[in-house]
Amino acid sequence: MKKSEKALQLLQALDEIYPQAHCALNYQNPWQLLVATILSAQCTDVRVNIVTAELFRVLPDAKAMAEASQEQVEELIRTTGFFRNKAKNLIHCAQQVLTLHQGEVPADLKSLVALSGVGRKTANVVLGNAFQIPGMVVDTHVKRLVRRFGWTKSDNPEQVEKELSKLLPESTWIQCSHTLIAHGRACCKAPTPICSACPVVALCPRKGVNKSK
DNA sequence: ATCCCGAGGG
DNA sequence: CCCTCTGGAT
Repeated sequence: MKKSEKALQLLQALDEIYPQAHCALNYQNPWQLLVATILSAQCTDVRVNIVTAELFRVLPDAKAMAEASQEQVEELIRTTGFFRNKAKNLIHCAQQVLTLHQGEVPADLKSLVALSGVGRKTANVVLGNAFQIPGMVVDTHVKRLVRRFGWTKSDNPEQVEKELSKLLPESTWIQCSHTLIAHGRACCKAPTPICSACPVVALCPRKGVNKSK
């Protein structure tokens, strides 16, 4: 069987085990998803949703965010961590969306990555979930799992994204990230995967490398 | 202690 | 390539 066929077989098995995998961030429009995704760095989605409930009430759109003070935004997002950097990026990002894109979040990778605080991971989350434009989201979970699966040997997120995009059909990209992340959280953890309870151990090249429980 | 759906700067 | 930024959860 070809490498891409094997990968697809494993992915389809995971899709059946995690059919409910989806973007767990709360948002009502592309701008709010962009904000929530920026806040999600090194923070759980549950915590982001707690913070954005109040944040979106006080500062509902890019215009309000662009006019807010650094101190106000810091206070609203403090518990998500990295709050100084995130506040600075959010305000600058909002100003860029207003001046460069007439207040609308752009729907292409190049424009998104040019925004303050937005890297390829965040850009692909917004493209896939707000605009239904396929993009491979390579975060820490996705990178760890696909390396364990032997789908790539690269440690560079952008290189991993490139190789995955070649290996998997475009139609799988959006859901695939959610599925891999769900499995990464539930089972294929860093640094010790729970191989004895893994539903796809038979399809994994490591075949249960972690023998402890 | 270690991890959480990273990005920017040196 | 490395470092820094940060609080919360377990």
